[in-house]
Formats: sequence, C-alpha cells, structure tokens
Amino acid sequence: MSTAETSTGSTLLERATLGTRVRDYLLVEIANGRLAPGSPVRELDIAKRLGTSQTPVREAFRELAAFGLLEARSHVGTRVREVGERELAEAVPVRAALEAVAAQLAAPHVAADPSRLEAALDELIRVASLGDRLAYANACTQFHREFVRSAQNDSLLRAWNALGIEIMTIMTMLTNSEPLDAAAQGHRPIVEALASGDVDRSVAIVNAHVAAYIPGATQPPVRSVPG
Amino acid sequence: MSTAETSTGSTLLERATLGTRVRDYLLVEIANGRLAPGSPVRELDIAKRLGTSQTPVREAFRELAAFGLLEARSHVGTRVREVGERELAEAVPVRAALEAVAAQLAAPHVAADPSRLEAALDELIRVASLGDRLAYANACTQFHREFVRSAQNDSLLRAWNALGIEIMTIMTMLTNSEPLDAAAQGHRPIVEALASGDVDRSVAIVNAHVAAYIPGATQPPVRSVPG
DNA sequence: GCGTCAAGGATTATCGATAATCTTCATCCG
DNA sequence: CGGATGAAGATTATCGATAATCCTTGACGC
Repeated sequence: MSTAETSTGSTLLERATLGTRVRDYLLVEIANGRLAPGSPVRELDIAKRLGTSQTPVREAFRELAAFGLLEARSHVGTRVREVGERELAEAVPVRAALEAVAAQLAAPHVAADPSRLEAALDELIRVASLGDRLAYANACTQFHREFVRSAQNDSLLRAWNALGIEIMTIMTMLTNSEPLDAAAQGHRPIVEALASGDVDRSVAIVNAHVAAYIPGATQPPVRSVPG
Repeated sequence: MSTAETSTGSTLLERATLGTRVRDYLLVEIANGRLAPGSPVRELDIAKRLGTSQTPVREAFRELAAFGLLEARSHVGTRVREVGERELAEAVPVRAALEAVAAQLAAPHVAADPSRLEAALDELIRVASLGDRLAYANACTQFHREFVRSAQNDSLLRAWNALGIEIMTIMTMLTNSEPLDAAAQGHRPIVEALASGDVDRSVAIVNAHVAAYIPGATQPPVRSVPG
C-alpha cells in the first residue's frame, strides 16, 4: 500500500484493477457516511452490489483492514470499524508519539520543499469555507497524512495509517461543533514550524495540536525518552 | 496480518490460514537467500510447490509487497525486492517511539500483575534453548507483542502491529548469528523494569533494547517531546 | 435451572478453471 | 532498413462453486 492511491482521486496512472476500484468504492462509502461505523459488510454482498466476484472484494477488504477502516474476524465477519470515546482518547498518545517522530523526520524535507504541505493546507482552508463537516474531516485527514508522508518513512506512514485517523476524524467532526475556519487555520503553525526547519518547535507544536484535537483528552501527553 | 504464527507452529492463538503459512514460507526463503533479490516468483509456481491454489499465495504476495519485500507489476510478474539495511533501520525510530509509549502505559499494569509478561519471557527463553532461529523469532515477536498489549491500548497495539515486526524479526534473526540464549536473556531487564513500576527506567531500557535490535542501526533514537 | 453438546445458518477461506492484460518477437509494409 | 502491427506466450486477475470454520440456538441430561 505504500504508494498506490486512494479516493481523493489522484494517481490511477498505476493499476486499475477491479480490486482497486472496489476499494475506492468502499472508501467513498465510508467517507461520506453511507457505510456507517459499526455496520457489517459482507464480501458477497458487496460483490453482488458491484457485479463482481468475491475475489476483488476480498482484496479490497484486506487493504482497508490494514488501513484501520475495516475490522475483520476470520470466518465470522467484517464491519466498518467503530471507535468509541475510549478508543478515541486512547489514540491520542499514540498519535502524538507518531506525529512527533514525523515532525522530527519531516522538518528538513519540508524546509527544503514546503510546496506539497502548503498545498494541502490551502485545500484544507478552502474546504473549511464550504461548511461541509464531512468534507472537512476528509481534507483534515489528508493534510495530516501529507505531513506524515513528508517524513519519507514508510514504516511511520504505515503505523500512522493503521490508526484509522479517517474514521476518528469523521466521528469527532460530526459530534463536535467547532467552527471549521478556525480549525483549519490551526494547522498553519504546523506548516510554518516545519518549513522553518526548527525541529524542536515543530515537535512541540505538533504535540500540542494533536493533544488538543480530541475533545476530552485532557490526559497529559506521554512523556518520552531522553535523547 | 497482525499476528498469526509461522511454520514452526508455535502460537496459533489467532488465525492460521493458508495465506499466513505461505507468507511465512516465502519470508524464510527470502531471509535465508534461497529466494535471492531480483529473482522472479510466480504465483502458480509457489502454489504448486506448496500444494495450494493460487489464492492464498496471492494474498501472501500482496502482504509481502506491502512491506516492500516483493515487487509486483500487474499482469506482468513479481520479483523479490532488494531490501537494504537502511529500509529495515527505518522502522527503528518508529518502533522505539511506540514501545516507549508502551513502556509508560504498561508499567503500572505490569507492576500490578507481571504474570503474563513473565510467562512470555519464560517461553522465549525456553524456545531459545532449542536453537531454532525461526521459532525464536516468533517467540520474540510474541514477547514484544505481549509487552505492547500489556499497555492495554488498542490503538497502540494496532499501530505496532502495522509495523510488521514479525517480518523484520524473522529477517534479522535468520540473517545474523547472535546466540539465542543471550538474546533471550536480554529481554529480562525489560520485564524487571516494568514490574518495578519505574516508568523512566522502563522507557530507557526499552529504548536501548529496540535501538540495539537492528544490526547497524547506530543512528540515534529519535529524541522526543518534552512532557 | 444449568451446563453440555449437537445441528443449522452465516460468513469467510480455498479451490480449479477461465479471462484479461502485458511483453516479446517475428512479420510485413513503406 | 525502420517502424508499425499483430500473433503467441507468460503471468496475473477474476470468476463461480465448494469447503472449512465459527457462532447461535435449542434439545437433552443432570
């Protein structure tokens, strides 16, 4: 999954197999809420609905499960992952740790070429002005993913992806009522700090951002290892 | 993909599908060089050799490709990818960060009831005495997973699982020649530190352990966020 | 009442075969 | 001689059907 591409409609220059299209279909269905968290999805159901066989659906399921969007139990069933408040809060220190690593690794790269991250920020701000919270959630996830990706470390990206930030962001954006414009602008300091190449400041800002992200997550961020 | 087990038939507490066994077979073949980097691997060849159908082999291919060990081109073919120490080392700071979080969260729980982690350590030491490096790699992964699990944070476990530690561990254990008994004993301080409930010491020890894990990974561990 | 156990239903896991796609190479036209 | 073209071979991608596994439900003995 390292590269490839997803929903947000970028590169299909690579492969365009059925499995890929099924994956994107499911991704869209989840992102726009037609497949709600917790709802079961059956391989043969999706296959029938899309007019394919079970095989490509199965591949799509596996990939989305690795992404933390689906939860599969062998021989039992698969459902859209549902995250409760508890898990939402649990994810904060994990996400903070990963994004702190991302900040350290990304700073030099972003400083060298901030264009991609800036573009993601612009897009986030643009979407925020539309007032669609679901769309905002997706753009926000996209921004953070671009940030993590800019660390240029596949392992890091994979671990971060596995958290299922998409789902979490969707669920939080739909349950709180923070103004979108303000939320979007809150991401600007991250870009600025990274672009300046100041690692320590970047890490601090990212940590503050993530910690504040989930409502009710007042628990102190995990303190970490001395250098 | 998360856990599963491998050939040597140890822990099959989770799933033991054919795809998993095929994956481990390929992993071992790659690690010990019988499948050299660059050599082509055909789905139906492997299937025939292992007496399965194409389907589980295909799944194994996909999984290994996601971790960068195979390189597949649609409709064309798949080959073993050259994976440098550098790429293996890439995971170290990520793993270190996650296990540092794990140490912090786990310490109180392990201090309250160290039995499960101690059992995992005993098992690790027992397997080490057998001299089977593959079995040891699995037991080692199992120990670390039990450690991460003892933090009782699903998101953390999920992110850690996504790193593919099993794959890395098998690769490193089969390519170096460190004595198993010593390696196993190296895990004892982790248990002791956690059981004592001393968070700072636990974090420090875990970090040192992980950093030393991958040969040649002398790069300094990522420094992290102030508390 | 309560635990054990045996169908039955639901879902995934695997199979064997066929289709689709890409690459190569020989051939033909200019 | 060079470039297009198309057929053949190799490999994956997809299909439809069957097998294996897990969970539930309800009967049965105690």
